[in-house]
Amino acid sequence: MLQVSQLKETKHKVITGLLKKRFKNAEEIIDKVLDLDQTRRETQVKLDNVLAESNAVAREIGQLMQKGEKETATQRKEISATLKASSKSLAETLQQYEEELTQLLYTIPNTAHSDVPDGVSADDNENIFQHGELPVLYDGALPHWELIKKYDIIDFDLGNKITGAGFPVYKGKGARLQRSLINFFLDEAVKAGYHEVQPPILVNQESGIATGQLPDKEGQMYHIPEGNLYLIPTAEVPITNLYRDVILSEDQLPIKNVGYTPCFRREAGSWGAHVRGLNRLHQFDKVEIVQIHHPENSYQALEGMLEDVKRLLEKLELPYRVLKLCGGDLGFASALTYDLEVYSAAQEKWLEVSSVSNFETYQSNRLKLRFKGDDKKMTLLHTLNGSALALPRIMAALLENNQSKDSIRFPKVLVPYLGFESIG
RNA sequence: AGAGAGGUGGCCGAGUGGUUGAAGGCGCACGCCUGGAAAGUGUGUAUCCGCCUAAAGUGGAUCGGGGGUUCGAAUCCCUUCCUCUCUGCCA
Repeated sequence: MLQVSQLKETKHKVITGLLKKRFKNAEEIIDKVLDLDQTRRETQVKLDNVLAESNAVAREIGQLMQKGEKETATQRKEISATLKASSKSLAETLQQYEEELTQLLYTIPNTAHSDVPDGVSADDNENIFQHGELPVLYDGALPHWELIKKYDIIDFDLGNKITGAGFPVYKGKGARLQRSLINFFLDEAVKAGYHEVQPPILVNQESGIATGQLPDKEGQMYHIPEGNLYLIPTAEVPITNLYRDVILSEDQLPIKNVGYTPCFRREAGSWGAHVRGLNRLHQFDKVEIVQIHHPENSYQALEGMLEDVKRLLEKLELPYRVLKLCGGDLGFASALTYDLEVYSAAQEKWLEVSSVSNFETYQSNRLKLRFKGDDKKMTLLHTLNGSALALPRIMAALLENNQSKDSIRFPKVLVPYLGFESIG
């Protein structure tokens, strides 16, 4: 969430950024926050004064008791009782203000960076880069959901039987392809200087709150009542939460982590004809990169992450484009996001396979992720993350783009991982 | 899952109701000592919310989390989470 100090000191900049994000009533809500904060502080001062007096009396009583002046002590106790009643009520009021303030701050998204293009929807995203020729397929080329049946490599019916819709079973060379992609992505990330981690795929509520999935997006996660845990929608959640309540020293920066996990998304209400096959699943695999940076370096790092992801797509020989998301399409917690889309030739569609974002201090404020600089001051760090990459749509594009009438060939880089060059 | 023990500062570790935000040690920073270093020695060394602000200073909170008893709680009670040991179970 945003910091109150941020709202106070750079109010107009924040409002501009929020309006770009199509956040309504930005000024009104910020004023409300500032009012509430003012009231909160005044209450805090009153409470502190009462507590200070109360502490003084208690100390005095202690001394009197030791001297054996019990009667005076008893008199003092009466004062103390009054102070206590007063402090109790003030403490309750203060807590109410604090909760109200937090709730209000939860409703405010991150502000858009000044480079974010203006716009309302996905149609307004700025296409900033495109690479690779769009493949021309032979007549009668199949979409991936037909190819997987034809070669019997992914089975939706079986997944449907044992679990439900959106939980495919990968079989034979399909399973091997999945495993190969995971290993390829991890190896590439490690080569690029990332530190590999394998986090849990169930997280507690605190973690969900810290990275911003809770409370806003509760409905998108699977929840397990035993232990009150959530299945992660992305490895971003556990990997970023590794740094919850952490104070780093400057020489530990930057942090660059990579991890593979399955991801689980309920995707309530988003099912229909346009999400056939691998386009949208309840469970899918993803390799995620997470970086933590000094505020001054985070945008340079974002560009670096974008290059890391582009390199993967180029090695996979997939045509892709890079979009800079417009304000209206930007995620809740993000200040600037690049989406990478691959071209899926049989569907004749661009499919989002990665989203690379800078969250600035929006997450670190909830995480309490800070560093102590040379000036000994605590400063919030910037968190960034990106998919590198999400598997199902990559698979869809690989299958569709590389098909011929009786086989599917795979890019060179994958062959050592696959142990074969083609299917069929 | 059952029984027991325990959760104190960056770390170790004292502390069972009254200037204890917390002894002592280690570590770390700076200074002294030294030709230089080690040893020795001195000083400092948490976070959050406030007040005042140029700085200094200062009030409050925090001994896993939450609640309670009390004039006063790290210390007593309740509750919850976590860790360890034994038993059980299992990959």
